[in-house]
Amino acid sequence: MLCGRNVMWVPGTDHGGIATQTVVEKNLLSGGIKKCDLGRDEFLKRMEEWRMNYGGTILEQLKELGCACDWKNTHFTMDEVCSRAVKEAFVRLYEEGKIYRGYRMINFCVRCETSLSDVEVEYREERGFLWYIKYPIEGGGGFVTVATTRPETMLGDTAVAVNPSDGRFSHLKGKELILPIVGRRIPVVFDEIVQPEFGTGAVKVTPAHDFNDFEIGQRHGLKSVKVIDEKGRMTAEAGDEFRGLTRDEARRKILEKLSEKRLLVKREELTHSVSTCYRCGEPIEPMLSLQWFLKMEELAKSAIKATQAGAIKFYPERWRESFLNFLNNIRDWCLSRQIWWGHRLPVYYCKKCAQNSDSAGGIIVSREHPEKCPVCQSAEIEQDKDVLDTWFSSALWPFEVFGWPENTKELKYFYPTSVLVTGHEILHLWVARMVMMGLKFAGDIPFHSVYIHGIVRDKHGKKMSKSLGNTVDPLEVTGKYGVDSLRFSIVRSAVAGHDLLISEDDFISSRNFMNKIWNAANVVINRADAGDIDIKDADDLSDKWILTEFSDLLKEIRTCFEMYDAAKYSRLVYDFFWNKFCGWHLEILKLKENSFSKRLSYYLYKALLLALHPVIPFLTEEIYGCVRSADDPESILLCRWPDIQYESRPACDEMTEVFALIQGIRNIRSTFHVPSKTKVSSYVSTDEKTKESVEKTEFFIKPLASVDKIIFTEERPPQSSNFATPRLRCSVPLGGVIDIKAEVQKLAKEAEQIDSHIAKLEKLLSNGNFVGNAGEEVIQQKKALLADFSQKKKNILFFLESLPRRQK
RNA sequence: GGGCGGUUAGCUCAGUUGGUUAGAGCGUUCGGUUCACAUCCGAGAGGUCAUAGGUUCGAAUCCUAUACUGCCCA
Repeated sequence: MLCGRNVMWVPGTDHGGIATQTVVEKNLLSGGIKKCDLGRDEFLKRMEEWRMNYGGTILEQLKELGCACDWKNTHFTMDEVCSRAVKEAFVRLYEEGKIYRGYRMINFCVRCETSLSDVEVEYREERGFLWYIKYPIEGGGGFVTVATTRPETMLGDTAVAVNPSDGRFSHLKGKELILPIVGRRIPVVFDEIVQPEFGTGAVKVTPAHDFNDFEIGQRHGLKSVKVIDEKGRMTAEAGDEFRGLTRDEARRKILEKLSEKRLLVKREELTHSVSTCYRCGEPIEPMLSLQWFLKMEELAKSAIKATQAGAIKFYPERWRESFLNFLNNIRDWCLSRQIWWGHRLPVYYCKKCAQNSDSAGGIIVSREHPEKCPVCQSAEIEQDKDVLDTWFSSALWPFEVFGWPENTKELKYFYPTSVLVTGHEILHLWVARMVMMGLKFAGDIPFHSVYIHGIVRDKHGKKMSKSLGNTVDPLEVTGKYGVDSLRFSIVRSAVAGHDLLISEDDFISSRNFMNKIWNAANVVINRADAGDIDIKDADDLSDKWILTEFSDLLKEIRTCFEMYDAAKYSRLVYDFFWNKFCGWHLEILKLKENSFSKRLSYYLYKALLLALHPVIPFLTEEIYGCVRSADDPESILLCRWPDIQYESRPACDEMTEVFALIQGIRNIRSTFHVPSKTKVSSYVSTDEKTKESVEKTEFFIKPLASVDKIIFTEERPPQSSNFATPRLRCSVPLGGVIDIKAEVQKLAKEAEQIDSHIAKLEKLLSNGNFVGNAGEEVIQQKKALLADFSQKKKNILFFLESLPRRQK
C-alpha cells in the first residue's frame, strides 16, 4: 500500500549448487564433454557462462510481472558481497568450535557424487523385494535367516542383530555366524532397535551403509566395512570378484551365488520408502564419510526461543509447528559438498603438518589464502576441494545483502526486515537457517513474518511438470492476456495455506475484469467531471450510499493487507468495482445532472484505481495517466493511498429498499418475458419514509426497471403480478398474461418459507436461556429480523387475500 | 508408525472471535443489438455444509470417533 513508508524489496538469486551444476554437466555431456576433461577452472568458466545466460531469467520474469524490486540492490549468492559474508561466517563459526570435520554417516548421492544434508533427502514409496538369506551358525548349529531389501550390502555386514526380548533367538547368545560368500565370522548382537515383527526378526548389520546399523555398530563396537564407493561402485573391500561392479550388478551376482549355495530362502514383494536425492531423484547411498559439519543445537535453541516468544509469526499459523518440530529434532548440518560450483570452503591443509600428525593436524581455516603454514611455515598448502552447501550462503541472505559484516547504513535501517514470502518446501532448508544465522550474526531475527504461499497447480490439482506437459509459461500468458490478468488470476486464488489451481478460464475471467476497468474509465471520462470535492457535501442518497460502501471497502482492504490476505483483498475490490461501482453507481450516474455527483464519480474512480493498483499495476497506471489532473503526482506510484472515511447507514438502508424495488420489478418482467422496450407501471404501497426514498430516486428507478410510472396506492390492480419486501408491496399489472393460480402458488410458497423462519425466531426469542445468555446486540438483531419477516408476511397475505379465490 | 491439513452448489473455492434467510467465480437455464463493456446486461435453477455422536438457548463454525483425501517427518 502506498502509505509513504520506506520499503526495500531485495531481488536476487542463489547459485543453486547441485542443481545448476547438474544442468551444465548434462549440457556438456550432450556434446561429449565430461567435466573432468575440462578441469575445475575451465568448468567453472562454463558455469559462469551459463549463469550469465540463464541466471537472470527469474529476475526478468519478476520485472515482466511488474514487481517493484530495488533492482540496484540485486544480489547473487556468489557475488563479492555475499562471498565475503560466507567466508566471514564460516571462519567465525569455526573459531568458536561450532564447525568441525569428522567421519560421520551421511547421505550421499552417487549420481551427483556429493554428500547431502538430511533436509536434502526425500522419501519415496517404492515397490521392491525383501530377500530372506540364511547365515550359517559357526560350528554347525544350523542357520539364522535374515531379511533385507539390499542384498548387495551384505558384503559389508559385520554382525546380525536381534531384539533381546525376542525369545526365538536366545539360543544365539555368544554365537558367531559365517557371512556367506565372504566367509567372515560375524557376531550376533542384541539390540533394542530391532523390530521383531520385521522379516524374521533378525537383521543384518552394515554399519558403513545404514544409519540404524551405524548406531548399532557404535553401541556394540562393530567394525565398519565400506563396500560401496562415492561413484556407486563396489570397493576393494567388497572382494575381488565384486570390485568395480555397480550396485545392481553386485546384487544380481550375489543373489545368483546365494541361490547356488541354497542360502536364498525366498523373496517377498514389499513396498518400502526409499530415500532419494531431492535434486536428481536417485536413491541415496548412506555412507561413512569425512565431511565438515556445523553444530546446530545451540543455534536452534535461540531460534526456538524467538519463535516461541512470538517474535516470528507464520501465515498460516500452523506452519509454526512444523518449523519448531524441525528445530527441536535438529541434527548437525553437513556443510561440505563434493562439487565444483559454489563457495569453496575457506579451509586449507598444510601437507607437512598433516603428515607429521593425526588427521586433525594441518588444518588452517582463514578468510584469506594463507601464504605459508602458521605452524611449520611450509608453503605447501592446499585448499579443500569441496564447496559449501548453497543453503549456507542463502542462510545469510537477510543481512549479507546489506553489506554484513560491515555495519552499513542499510543494515541498520532495514534489518530486521519485515516479511519473507516463500513456499513451505523450503521452510527448513532456508527459513529456519536464516533465522538461526540472523540471530547468530546480525543479533536479531531476520523478519517478523513468514508468509507461506501455495503451489500453483493445474486445474485438476496436478503439480505442473514438463513431463506431464501441463506447465503454464507465464510469458505466454502475459502475451495473450496481459500481465495484470496473470497477476490478478494468481493473487485472487492465493488463499494462504492452499495450493492454487489455475486454468485458462481464470485468465479469461481476469482479462474480462481488466476490460471492465478500462470501459468504466470511458464512462467516467465522458460523463463525470474532474474537480475538487468535499465528501461531507454529499447530499444525494445514492452518493451517500456509494461513499459509505467505499469507505467500508477501504477498511476491509486494510485488514486484508495486515493479515497478508491478498486473495480476499482481490475478491473485495473485484466485487465492489464490478457490482457496486459499475453495476449500480455508474448506471445511476448516467441518469444524473448533479455536478457534485459527477465530480464524486471521478474522484471515486481515481481512488479505486489506487485500490486496484497493488494487484493491477500496469492498467491502473495507464488509466491514471488519462484521468490525473495537473496537480496530481506524475505516476500512480507516487500517490497516497486513499483515505476516505464516511458513514451513512440510513442512506444504505434506504438504498436497500430501492434496490429491492428495482430487482423485484425486474424479476416480474423476466418471469413474464416482458421485452425491455415495453414499459410497465408499478403500484406501490409503503410507509411515508420509504415513499420519500422512492420519490427521491424515481429518476433512476424508472429507467433501470423499465417502468414508466410509479403510483403510490393501497389498491392492488387486477391482473397483476406482485412482490413484497418488509417495507413495501408492489404490483405490476400485466393484463391477460397473468396466471392467477401460479401467482397464488408463488406467493403461498414464499409465505410458507417465511413462516418457518418466523417460527424459528419466535421459538428462539421466547427461550429464556437465549434471552439470558446471548448478547444484547444479537437479541436486537433477531428481533429486528423477526419484525421484518412479520411485515413481509403481512404484505404477502394482503396479496393472497385480495387475489380471487379459485378453489380446485 | 508419528504429526499437520482438507472434505460447503456440476467444478474451483470464500465463510474473521459459535448468532447472516450459507456466499462468489466458472459452468448451466431463460431473456436481452437502450449510445462503457456480448471480454457485456438482466433474471433464475442448483447445497440435509463428508458421516455418526456430543457440548450449547443456538454449530458449516467447538469437542470426540469414523470414512475418504492431501502433505510433512521417521
